[in-house]
Amino acid sequence: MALDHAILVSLLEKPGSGYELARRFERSIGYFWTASHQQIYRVLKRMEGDGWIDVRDVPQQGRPDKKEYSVAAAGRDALSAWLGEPIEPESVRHDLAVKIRGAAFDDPAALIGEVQRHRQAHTDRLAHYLAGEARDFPGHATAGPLDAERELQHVVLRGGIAYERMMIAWLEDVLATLGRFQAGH
Amino acid sequence: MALDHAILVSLLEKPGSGYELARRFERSIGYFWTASHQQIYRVLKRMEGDGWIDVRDVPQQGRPDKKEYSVAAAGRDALSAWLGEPIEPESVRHDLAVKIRGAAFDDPAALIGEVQRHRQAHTDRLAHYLAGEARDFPGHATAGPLDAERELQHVVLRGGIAYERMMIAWLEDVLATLGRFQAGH
DNA sequence: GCTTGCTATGCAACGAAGTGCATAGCAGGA
DNA sequence: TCCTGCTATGCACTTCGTTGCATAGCAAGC
Repeated sequence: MALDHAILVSLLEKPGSGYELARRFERSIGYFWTASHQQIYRVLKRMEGDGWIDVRDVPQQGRPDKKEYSVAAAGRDALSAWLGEPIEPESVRHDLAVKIRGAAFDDPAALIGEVQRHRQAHTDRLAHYLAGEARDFPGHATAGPLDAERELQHVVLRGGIAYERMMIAWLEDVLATLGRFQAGH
Repeated sequence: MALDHAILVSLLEKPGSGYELARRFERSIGYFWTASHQQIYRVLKRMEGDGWIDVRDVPQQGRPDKKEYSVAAAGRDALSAWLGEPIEPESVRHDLAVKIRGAAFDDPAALIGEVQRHRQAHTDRLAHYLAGEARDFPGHATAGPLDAERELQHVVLRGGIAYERMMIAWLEDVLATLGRFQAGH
């Protein structure tokens, strides 16, 4: 159950409301951890009850009021404890790989369109990452003091970039393989 | 809900019992889709009830009897229908990325051991994949007719290999980044 | 005035998935 | 003989995630 911890990290990076967290989970954090707003509100409520986070009512003009959450001492401790625990298996779920192996028992060429869509999605996401990197991490070798938050965000982003590049290359490989089964061969 | 379809694909590749499927989910298939034996038995029971798969009691000597499942016509149709549906988001869950960003608010260097463990696990898995490739797909350019099942299994395996290589390279990057925060700097 | 759309929060129900536990046959060794 | 360990199957409980729905404030346009 790392959604708790993903939310804690996000709130440490910047306090915010459930709604704002939901937006973040569509963007930056969402690229390595997904969550719906219903899930987020539920977890926020539980963590508030457990004293992991504090709430502050923030009146706004021109829009409904919001509840701004920030991490309490107990929440920091919980995060710290979790960071110390080993995590293991990285349970993987690649629907597309199941489909590709399944296509052997159907029409392999029928998957081409689907794979192309995925390649496009990964190409788009890569472009998005690279734009974010250029915007948030310009001037690669900064002379200033080490900023852990920034450096660690950057290395995670580089992981996302490496992942997308790998996927695009692999999907090209898949397309070439599927192409060999097209009508006429 | 692709566990159904992952099981169907596995049973099409080779009929087997729940226990055998559970073993496969620890090996080949398990590298892109994980499932416990409890899950597998539950889904088998449901699919049997829906007429997607057939059962055959197989007495064995020296060990308990088993139920061998194979895919029925309705199961093939269900798989075929699923193959035709677009799938989308590939919801990602990278615990380690959460930990890395969280480490900014704790001791970044404390994560080094954990990241090394992960690097080792990915290195082992890569070696396992490469051994499997050498065993099951020797003589890369076979002159024979196109074997869809074999070719598609191979391209999925190549995806696994690419993934592990990418992860190992990224984890090296992470270690280098974490190292800059060690005591003394 | 009405509708659309964004911000903002939440409940209820269901299905998927994970954890723990139970049973049973049989082999092999202490 | 008892214990360990592998094959083989399964139930019960709980947690997590998804889907559908509901409410409410306010702005902007028709």
